[in-house]
Amino acid sequence: MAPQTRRTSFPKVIIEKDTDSEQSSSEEEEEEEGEVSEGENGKEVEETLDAKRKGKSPICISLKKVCKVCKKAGHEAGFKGATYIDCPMKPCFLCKMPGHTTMTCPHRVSTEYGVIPTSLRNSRNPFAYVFERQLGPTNSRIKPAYVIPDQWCGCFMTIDISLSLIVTRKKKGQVGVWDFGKVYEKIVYGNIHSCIVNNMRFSPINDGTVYAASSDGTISCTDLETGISLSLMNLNPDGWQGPGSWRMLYGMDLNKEKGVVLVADNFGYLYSVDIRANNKTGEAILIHKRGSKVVGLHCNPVQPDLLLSCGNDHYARIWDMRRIEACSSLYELAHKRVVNSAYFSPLSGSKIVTTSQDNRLRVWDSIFGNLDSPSREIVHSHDFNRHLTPFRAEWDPKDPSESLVVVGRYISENYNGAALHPIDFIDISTGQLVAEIMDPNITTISPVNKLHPCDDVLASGSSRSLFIWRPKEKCEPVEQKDEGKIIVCSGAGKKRGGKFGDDSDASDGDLFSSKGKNLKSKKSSLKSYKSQKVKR
DNA sequence: ATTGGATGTAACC
DNA sequence: TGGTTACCCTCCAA
Repeated sequence: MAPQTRRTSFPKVIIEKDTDSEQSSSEEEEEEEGEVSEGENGKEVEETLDAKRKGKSPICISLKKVCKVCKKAGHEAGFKGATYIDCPMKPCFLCKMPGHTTMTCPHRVSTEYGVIPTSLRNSRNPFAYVFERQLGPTNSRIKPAYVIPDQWCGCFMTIDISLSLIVTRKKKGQVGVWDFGKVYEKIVYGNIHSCIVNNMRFSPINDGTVYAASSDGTISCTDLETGISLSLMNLNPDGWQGPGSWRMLYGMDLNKEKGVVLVADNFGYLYSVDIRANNKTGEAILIHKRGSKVVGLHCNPVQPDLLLSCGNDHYARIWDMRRIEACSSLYELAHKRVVNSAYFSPLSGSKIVTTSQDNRLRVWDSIFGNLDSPSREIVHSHDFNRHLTPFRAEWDPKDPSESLVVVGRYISENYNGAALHPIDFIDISTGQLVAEIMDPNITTISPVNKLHPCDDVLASGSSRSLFIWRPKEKCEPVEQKDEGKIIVCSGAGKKRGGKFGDDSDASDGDLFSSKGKNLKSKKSSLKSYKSQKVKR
């Protein structure tokens, strides 16, 4: 018969089964069936088929249960519901040290394994702690002039918040203007940049003006009311000549005293543009390893001559603007991996906090002290995968002790079966987690967060949305003083040749007030991505 | 409705 | 050194 003829002419098929521990627990049974045909998910299907040697050598298909991560048998790693099981063969995902997993990591920030769970956890709105702290006795001190709200500015990758405005970016290139009091009305400006915006700052002089640095190699200055935008500099006047020459702007800050915009590109160079003359001043200066991205710039709030930069070469550097040239940094702050952000403290300007991809916040207590090594390293999960905007720890501008920092958390917490990513408030003087914010409706990661300069508001940019958080007691009355406040959603991000600069996460347009009624009318959209998450 | 590709960094070889 | 691959929670256009 035909079947027999064929059998003899093809190699024998051997199926290796998992003998030791195939007893699947009941909850993963449905997966078992489906996965036999797939190679990657937990079982390895291994075929040794040598087509040329017809017939004799057997085909071996192994159905042994192996770890998805290390491909070894005997254990499994990956998500089980909302909990991720680490591969014991890998270093701890959180602190990167071998010998234990995230679940048993001494730095684990969670109720069960927590390092230093706040006593206030779950008992009160975390905001109560955070904002109470600002209202405490020490807060009655008069704040230094340079942080009075009118003059405050500051920004971060995708969000900037001023007295009345928040700006965020989106990779597609829209700029949306939001009114705090009428959160559903949004004006969108879409043609300011042709690529994603990597940094934004409100003008220190005019609240309604925003500067932005983009992967299209330009700096824009936009009037948010009219949407009229000015291009201050273009590093790619000849257009796309290939990835080797296309320059993208990442780090940016404004230096009010000097009247310049400072920007840095993906090749390690710093540029300075005179705001009034709209001219590039001087030559580009190599401030980080040649060819490496400079992701952050920050001018010292007290001493305008001091500049802090950080980048992909694993360094943050402090510069004296009066004599800045390649290799002339005052200090080099070494990190183990890429430095996502580096900020001087907002009031005294004498502390530094950096966020690095080695899952550590680093704190230097005084720039006047020994800077050879950080005063403190705080393990915190903000390692990111390639599709996320890098996390950045941000100072609380209202904390006179300059010890409170807000930063999103990457690894999730199992919250009634849903994986939620809290936003952490950390006391950088002790490393203590003093508050964490999460909401079962918000299942996305929030890599970007910014506290309002004087109000009890946290703007939080997640992969899809901008959320506005307030303390509960402030949510009930719709305060008249909110009238006229604007939230702006901006950004850019048309890809060019698919070659560069398109962070796939960017905070974008949907805004949710924590007021219930506002949430309601957005419920459908909330639901849609909630379900998206849950089904994982 | 589902899915593949873009995307960045680092660790391999 | 370059090439390849892996990656823990995207997103979006095909």
